[in-house]
Amino acid sequence: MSPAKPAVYVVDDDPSVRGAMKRLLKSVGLPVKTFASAREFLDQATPEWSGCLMVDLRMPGMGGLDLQYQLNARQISLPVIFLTGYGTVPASVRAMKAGAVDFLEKPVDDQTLLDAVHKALERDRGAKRDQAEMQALHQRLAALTPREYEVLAFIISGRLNKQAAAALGTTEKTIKVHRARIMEKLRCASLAELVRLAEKAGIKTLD
Amino acid sequence: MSPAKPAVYVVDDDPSVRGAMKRLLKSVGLPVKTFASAREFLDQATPEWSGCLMVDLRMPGMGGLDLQYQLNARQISLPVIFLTGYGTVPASVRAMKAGAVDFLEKPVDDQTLLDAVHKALERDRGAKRDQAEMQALHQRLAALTPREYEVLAFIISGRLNKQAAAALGTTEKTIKVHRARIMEKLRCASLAELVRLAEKAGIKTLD
DNA sequence: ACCGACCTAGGACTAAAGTCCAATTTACTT
DNA sequence: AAGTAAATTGGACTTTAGTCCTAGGTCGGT
Repeated sequence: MSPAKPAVYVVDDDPSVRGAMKRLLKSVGLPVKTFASAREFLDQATPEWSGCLMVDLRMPGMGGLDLQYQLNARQISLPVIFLTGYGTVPASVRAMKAGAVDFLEKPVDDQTLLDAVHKALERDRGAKRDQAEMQALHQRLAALTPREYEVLAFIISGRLNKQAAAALGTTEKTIKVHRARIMEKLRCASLAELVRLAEKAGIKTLD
Repeated sequence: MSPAKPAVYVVDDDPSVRGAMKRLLKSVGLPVKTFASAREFLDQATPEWSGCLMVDLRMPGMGGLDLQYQLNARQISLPVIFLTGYGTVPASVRAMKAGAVDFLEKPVDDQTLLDAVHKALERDRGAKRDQAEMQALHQRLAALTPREYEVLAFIISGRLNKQAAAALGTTEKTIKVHRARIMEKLRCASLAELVRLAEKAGIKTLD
């Protein structure tokens, strides 16, 4: 369940680059894993991996931009840092538009690279935290019965119990029961909390 | 009060580029204003301007990136499209990191440029809409007295009137009065609405 | 000194929501 | 067929919140 320990995943077809990267990153205490191709990385990566990705733009077979695209398609959300010897403006623009953390040209200054890595790791921590929060939230919401979910929509829309009852063709008494169960299942101590929880989960209000 | 009509602001030191841009943009019905330098643009621009900015990266005096920086400092939030004849990867990365919509190299394809402009205008519409919403919201909040603002914090934290009363050293009765005034001033028909409004305004809950 | 805001507060209710209790009807699973 | 989760409802209250109306005290500005 808990994501793997954060690491820097280096994807480069040049063995000497992989070696140099590994040495540099390890020297500052960062776990590193290297891959000789995008294919090799994709075959092993899972959505549980955390950390960041450092990838060469131009490689035989699948290039860095294609890899970035494939990651999105597979729900693998690792911040990407591009590294390249022959970068072009259009390529860097495409990469940045696609959400890359940085786009560096070889030879790259050690400090510049480490700064980018730390920024990427920080971004991933934030993303993973948000992700975990959302998952916990939806897990709680999954405990609601269909009817309770309907009632929830009325509550967070500011409707009175009697209004919800009329709209759902039942009585105020029943709504109160559902309401109490909702508060209990979602562990909300107040309506204010409930509204914020629903807001975070993106539950739509009525009308 | 209402922002000026959206236009495309072209900043380029080359008169022929300004002319060409003006012709192209006008041909698709877009209002255009041209400037020969970043300085000239900054001297005239106000936060009310809406639309987008198309700026040459390299110009005598202040360059495009500096202009982008100055805009932020002056609360002028126009989406920026960079145009350049001699773009470098680091420059494009810096521009994109700073939030540029696109970074295009001359000679640029008409359609590519128009696509970027439309995207920028769309982004600006969204930003201006959000901005207006936030302003209206803070305007309403400004109607609250200091005491009402304190009470509001308790309400959106899910506290009972009696709890707020105890904490503020007053009576439940008084809290009810404040509460009613808050709902009226903020034009909220329900607690759910109030919580969402406060959330949007970024009002902190207690503890 | 007077005005207008702001904060205060009591009386007297009405209405809405929450809390115990217990109970019935379905729909679906084992 | 028995068991279970879900949805339903009633009774009997207690708590909270909201609604009128009225009204005292404080303060800063004219």
